[in-house]
Amino acid sequence: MIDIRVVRENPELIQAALKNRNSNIRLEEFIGQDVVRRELLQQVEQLKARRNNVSGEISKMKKAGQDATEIISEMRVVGDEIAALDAQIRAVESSLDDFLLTTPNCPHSSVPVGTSDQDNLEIKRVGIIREFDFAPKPHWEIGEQLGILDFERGGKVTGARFTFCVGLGARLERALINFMMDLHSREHGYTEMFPPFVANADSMRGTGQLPKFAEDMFKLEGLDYYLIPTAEVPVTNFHRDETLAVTELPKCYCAYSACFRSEAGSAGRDTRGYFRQHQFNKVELVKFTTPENSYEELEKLTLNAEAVLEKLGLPFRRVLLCSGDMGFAAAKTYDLEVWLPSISSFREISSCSNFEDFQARRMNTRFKRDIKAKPEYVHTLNGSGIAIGRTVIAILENYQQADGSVIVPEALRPYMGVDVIN
RNA sequence: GGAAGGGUGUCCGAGCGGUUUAUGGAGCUGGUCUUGAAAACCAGUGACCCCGCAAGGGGCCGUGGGUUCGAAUCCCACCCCUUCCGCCA
Repeated sequence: MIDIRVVRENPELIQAALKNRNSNIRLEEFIGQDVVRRELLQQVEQLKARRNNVSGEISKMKKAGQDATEIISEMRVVGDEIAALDAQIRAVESSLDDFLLTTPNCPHSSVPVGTSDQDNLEIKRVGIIREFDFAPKPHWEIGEQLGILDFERGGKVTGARFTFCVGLGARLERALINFMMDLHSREHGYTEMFPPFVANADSMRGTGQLPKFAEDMFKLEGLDYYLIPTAEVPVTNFHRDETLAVTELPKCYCAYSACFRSEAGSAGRDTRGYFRQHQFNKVELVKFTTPENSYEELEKLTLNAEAVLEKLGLPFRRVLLCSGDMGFAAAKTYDLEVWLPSISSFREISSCSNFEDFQARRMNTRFKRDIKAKPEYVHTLNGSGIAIGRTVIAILENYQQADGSVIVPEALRPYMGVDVIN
């Protein structure tokens, strides 16, 4: 949620930022309603002050045995006026809320202005892209031939975009989860968490999935519960409606979860294979920091995600997303893209963002610099550390052999118990 | 799912329609006393949100509605916690 005060004081700044995000939201109406709200508030509060005073007098009169019927009937009228004004205020506030809850975050000044992924900025490349002396196969062929990915039965048992991992395929998922969780919790200093995979609407609103992106999620029938699209939701909302001490910041959490996305609107995209599923595994990194440290923490978090790819020997690049390609809640985002030999290009495998106080304001997550200080909003960050299913894809493709087998990356062998999948 | 009890300020805890602008403790801050500390005593201190340049005002007793001139207090719905029963990995 953007800051209503900033909108009030610097409307042209916000308007320009929104335009860079391809958002054509108009601020005039909003600003007009903001003025109306404050005018109504002053009126109603004056009446309430009067009611409070007179109520005291009524009480005294009754105690003194005097007749108060006249003054009470006078107050009945005031009460009606208050009720009417309160209703107007509620209406104005709900439309202001609608605006604030559906307005995206403002990009950080270091974010390049652009309209699509064409305008993203490559920051660096890491790793050596392997030369193949045979035509590398796409992961779905490798997976099916090895009997470790079963798309057909996934379709039978559930439906499109659901897949069975079998044998060493299942173990590979599990090994990657454990490998990444160990790396982040033991070496990178994150506190391990195992969150609920279902979250309520308040939480979804807190991190920004609601109200705008309801159609991207699976909702449980008859309940106010949603399957989480990422562990970001439960882990970030862990501190919803809390005031933290500055001494406990930064708070760094890592969590594995299954992730569920309806992928509405992506029909036809990546229908083949394991790349875009309705359910997938992911290890997520989440941080809560002070405003002055959040960008430094974003760099660290992104490096922590990169470490996974480096240790697995997977070539990748880091790109800085342009203003038009960023997610709704982010102020700045780095994507990590892993090399896929079958298509000779990089594909997204991690997304690391600083949300500044956008989520904190929605969630009411604050911190105090000392016991007497006024609470301030924290900054929140998160990043995939990293997506498990896409890592499986990258391993199958980058480590495939001419005979159809797949070498297990060395860092993963203790977790797999085998050197080769064949 | 059924039954009962309960959610009040940093904490404990009173209040069940009108000087409660939330009783009283504990805690915290300052002071008196003391070589120092403890104890005792005295004084101060109450989260947080909104409007306002300010003075000040409004709100806030789990959440949301309602009744009333007036609600922490009454009514309705919901959420959470505790105990018991049932079911269950």
